[in-house]
Amino acid sequence: MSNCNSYHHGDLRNALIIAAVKLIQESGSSDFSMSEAAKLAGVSAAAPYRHFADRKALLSAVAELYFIGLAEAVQSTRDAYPSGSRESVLALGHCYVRYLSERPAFYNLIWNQGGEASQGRRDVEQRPGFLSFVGAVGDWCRQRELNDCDPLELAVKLWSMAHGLSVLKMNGQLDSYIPDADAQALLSSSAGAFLDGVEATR
Amino acid sequence: MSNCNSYHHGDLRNALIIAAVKLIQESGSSDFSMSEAAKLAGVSAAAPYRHFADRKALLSAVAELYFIGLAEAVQSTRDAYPSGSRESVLALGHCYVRYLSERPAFYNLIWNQGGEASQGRRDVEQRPGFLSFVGAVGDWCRQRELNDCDPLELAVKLWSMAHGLSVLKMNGQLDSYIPDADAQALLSSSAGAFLDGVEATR
DNA sequence: CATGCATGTTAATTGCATTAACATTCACGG
DNA sequence: CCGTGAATGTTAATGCAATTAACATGCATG
Repeated sequence: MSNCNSYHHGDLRNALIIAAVKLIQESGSSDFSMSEAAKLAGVSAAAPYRHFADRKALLSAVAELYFIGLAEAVQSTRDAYPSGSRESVLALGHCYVRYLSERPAFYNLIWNQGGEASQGRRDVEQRPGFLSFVGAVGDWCRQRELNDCDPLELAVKLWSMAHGLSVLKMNGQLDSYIPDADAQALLSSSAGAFLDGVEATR
Repeated sequence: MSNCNSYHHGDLRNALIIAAVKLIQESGSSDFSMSEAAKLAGVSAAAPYRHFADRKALLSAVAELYFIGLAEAVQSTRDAYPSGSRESVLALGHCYVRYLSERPAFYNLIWNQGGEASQGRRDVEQRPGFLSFVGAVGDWCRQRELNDCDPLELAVKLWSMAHGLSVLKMNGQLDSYIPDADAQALLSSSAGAFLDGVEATR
């Protein structure tokens, strides 16, 4: 199949995705050009359009990859902590913050897909990770017999905290108020207090 | 001065900012072109460059405007609630969420300025609003004699919650897990539990 | 071997951003 | 009142990146 030196590339679609990821990692943002990606993959500027309807489609594909990576990171973090423990929940938050901070452009990617048809697809990609998180939160609730609290809602709230901190940190906004702010530490105490509050409402 | 029908515009700089805001409000995103803004302001495509170094500079100017509006909204919200009350703190969060939700492109604007020299300027614009919020949080702490907690840190955490919820809501991500999610309600219970937790640590 | 589909290529086309070179006013000093 | 320079507009490049059109190649299959 993958004839390395021929007219046809063999696996251009994936090569383009990989090129895109590389460009994104290097520049820290998702503003590479289609042409750059094509060049990096060793093809002409028009070739990508045989595999992606437009630039956005390529970005979507990259985003999918990131979502999958996130799901894996979440899963392995979940496996590493005792089910239902507070540590487990907090570690998942940290995992999320770390994942985003290491991929500053990931958030951009998601955002820029916001108002489109990718909506449906995104759900599918992201669910594995998020559902796993909901599961972990559910375990936490169950272990404390908090029967009247909805794990999904709790998970969304915790996710929002982690997300907000990540984004503001990546932006530099956090640091402009708390120099050298430690997003992870903030998340620990933030989510910690939140969980305390939830438990107290028992 | 503002000769309406002459070669010179009179106040192009502001006209461009207003045009940009209009375009942003209409499209819901900050991806208008310099040419569009110029056309809307009734000048040639090159004219804007007499007032803004480049597209980014215009976006910065718009962002400044939004930051000022936010500061005003925060201030008037703060004035409307009893100082130090929990309602006051929550209302400020709601105010933030509402402000962002009504300006979906605002967040983009901020984000896209992230890695630049605008850093310093941004602080100045945003501080009035945020510092006011810190003040409100400080009042809340004081009223409860929580002397060992840092209002600034608390404020950052609450801000992150509001920000995270806003962003995920605007993205449609919240709704993909909780159909028709009510960001304001989520913030109330989220921040509420958090404050409970903080108080409990007394 | 003939042929069609998938996949590449090169050569437009188009839409901006941005700059250069030129034009028009305005404000001000003489 | 006139000359002049600074500020601000204009039109005409330039250059880049997205996307499409028209053409080329090769693989796979009958």
